[in-house]
Amino acid sequence: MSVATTSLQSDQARALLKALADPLRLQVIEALGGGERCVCDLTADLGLAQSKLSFHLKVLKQAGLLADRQEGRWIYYRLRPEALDDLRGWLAALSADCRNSASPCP
Amino acid sequence: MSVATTSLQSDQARALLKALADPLRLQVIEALGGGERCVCDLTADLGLAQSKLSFHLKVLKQAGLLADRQEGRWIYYRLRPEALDDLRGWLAALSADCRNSASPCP
DNA sequence: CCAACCAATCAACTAGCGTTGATGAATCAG
DNA sequence: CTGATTCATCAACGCTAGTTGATTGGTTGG
Repeated sequence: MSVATTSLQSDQARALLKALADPLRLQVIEALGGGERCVCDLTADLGLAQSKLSFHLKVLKQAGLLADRQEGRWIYYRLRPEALDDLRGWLAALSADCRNSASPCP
Repeated sequence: MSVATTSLQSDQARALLKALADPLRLQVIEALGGGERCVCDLTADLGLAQSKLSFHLKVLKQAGLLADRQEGRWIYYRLRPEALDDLRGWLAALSADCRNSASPCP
């Protein structure tokens, strides 16, 4: 099973795409691509206002792309690879059957 | 060559994601998932105003997700599976190295 | 406790994106 | 040529999403 066999619903795919379709959020995603990070590190590395980063982390988390964990006063965020894999499966299903020719209009 | 071995640049991935992150455009993409269609068919099937559909087709085309072809006064649009495959490759690269634990903050 | 720190939340503001209706360009039929 | 059809483009509008700065909540150290 390992590989994503069940494709996402359109709505779920759309939620993931919408969450990813922002330059700052992509920076966050790529920063977390290397592993788990705490918020204070992310603000420093990306040079963002704290409230701004917090807003985008919330969006990404609600979309299911991130998971977080608290340790003392620090909060660590990490990527959820399952979400990315689900989206990949959805894209794969799309590109499967698009080679058909059109039924002529006239 | 055929399969996407080289991952996308962030900007290119972002352009694709942004183009996909709209409910109407996703409907268009999914309608074209079954094969090539002409604009008049799409407007009818999706129940959209003509200018609205035209706007979104333009966005999708500029992002590289669609290709079009003219035949008489009809214009047929089709999905470009390469674009979807590129995006899949980019997602795959992301989920590869995100299992690292954080470097503790304090 | 109290002060310092980290992060989330809130309200007010702004700007970009999509929508709408009308106009324009191109093709074809008669 | 003329009128009809198909699609693209345009300007004006409205709304949602992101930004900003301040405040609140929660945790730790002194």
